[in-house]
Amino acid sequence: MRLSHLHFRSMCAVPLPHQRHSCCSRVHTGAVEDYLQAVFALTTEHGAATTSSLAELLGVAPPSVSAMLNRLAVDDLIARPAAHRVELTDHGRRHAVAVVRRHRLVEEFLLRALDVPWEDVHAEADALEHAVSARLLERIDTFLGHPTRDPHGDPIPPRHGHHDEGRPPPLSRARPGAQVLVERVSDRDSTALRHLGELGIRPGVVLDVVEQAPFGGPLWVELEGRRIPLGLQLTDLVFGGTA
Amino acid sequence: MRLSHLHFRSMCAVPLPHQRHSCCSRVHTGAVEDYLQAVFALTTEHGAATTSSLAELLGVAPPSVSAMLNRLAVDDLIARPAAHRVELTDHGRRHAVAVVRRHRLVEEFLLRALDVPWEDVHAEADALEHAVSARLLERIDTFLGHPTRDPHGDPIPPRHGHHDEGRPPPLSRARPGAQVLVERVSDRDSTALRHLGELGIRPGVVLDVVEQAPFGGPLWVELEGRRIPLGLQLTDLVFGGTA
DNA sequence: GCATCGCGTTAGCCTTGTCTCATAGTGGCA
DNA sequence: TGCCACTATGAGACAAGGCTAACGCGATGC
Repeated sequence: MRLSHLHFRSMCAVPLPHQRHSCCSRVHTGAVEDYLQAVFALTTEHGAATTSSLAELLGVAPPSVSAMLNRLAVDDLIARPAAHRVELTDHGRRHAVAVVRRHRLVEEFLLRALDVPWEDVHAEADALEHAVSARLLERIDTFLGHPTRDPHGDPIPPRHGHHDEGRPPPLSRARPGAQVLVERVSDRDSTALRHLGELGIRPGVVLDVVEQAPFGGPLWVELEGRRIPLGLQLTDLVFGGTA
Repeated sequence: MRLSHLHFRSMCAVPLPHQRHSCCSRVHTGAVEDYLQAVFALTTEHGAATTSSLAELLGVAPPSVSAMLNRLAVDDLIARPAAHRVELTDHGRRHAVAVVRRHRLVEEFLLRALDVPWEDVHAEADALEHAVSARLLERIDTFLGHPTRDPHGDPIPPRHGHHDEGRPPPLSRARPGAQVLVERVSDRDSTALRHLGELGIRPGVVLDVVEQAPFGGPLWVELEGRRIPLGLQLTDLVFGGTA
């Protein structure tokens, strides 16, 4: 077989990321997508992202964030309306939401199709999300029946149109006597997630808040007859409204 | 929610490739895996790989290949037993076979789980294969029931133990009168693959070789009563033994 | 009013992986 | 024997994405 008979460009093991959008001159690498996702997460959670919070979230040094933010600003993906403040532009938000959609659909797919444990889907999706083509993503979406929530209860942005990331308050804000419908559980800490899963605390369950122990003590909740003490590190990861 | 409560290292969108093996000091990036896979393919197909054949196959310039081969040689992944000759060491072959296993399992998964068209699975798998963890790969393998062939008929290396890549001769070598059981179809050219798929020429079918037209003309084969002319660019991509 | 501390940035460097351009070896053929 | 074509590599550059060390600067405390 002569090699020259083949269309090598079409087969070569391409190191380039997928071309996602025609609107951007520069191709978005995995790192760029990670930064956009992180800015999106921090701005929706805290109203704003900062260099240091991005560095901590992404596990890189602050100067690396500075350098990347400069590049993202040149590409009109982020804006810096004030010192110590990073925001997505409309353009950047569109790209970030697309990455979030990919991440959450992949998470849901891993759980439903391959039975990957609840606490592991996030890490696997973090690696896979940059390698999933638009074509493949729509197959996944169709396979799953166009889900609206990922395994942690996070809303999956629609392919087109507005996405509302709105999140109910954390369980740590709940007062004794309240009934809380768990809507979302943060996927950031896999060991905490595993623990919550073992306790049965997942999106959709209803918790009775029984008692807040004083001096930073646990929040006691009741679930299916069991009384469970939850420390602040857990109640900060669970979000829900009154049932 | 205070960020410092979380285990950031466990959640950060890791740009590093998965740590595959403890045996290597250097982590294998996607590019390294692509080169190993390419050397494996060329050595099994032609007995040896060369700088230029690797460059053509991978779609990069020859000096890029030279540089990478030096690095691979330092890591004892390849050997250069003679000029114009690149071979995998035992160590390099183990790694290459692991990459091939990942690629082919992902291909089979995409076809079976998501119904990705035959001619597209290769390109999608090329992007995904570097992002699939060992843990996820074994889930995929289990889900598929430990398949031994990918959608193109290529053998899937076992997790442990010997892998034999042996390939039957191409259809271009077949003589009129022969009955050929199609075993494998090269996945390199997606348009040719699509065409072959539309003709019904897939692993498992039996072709009657009718006539070889002279002067580089087509090979006429018969499949399910249809007489089909196949040019050299197609008959070089189909492999099988006498039925 | 001044020292300090936290935050962000600049400066300078490294690795990976690519490129182009120029050079060197090597084998075939007139 | 000499030339040509092919193959491989060296040299140098660049972009991406990291790092550390050092500096500037604003808020805060004394």
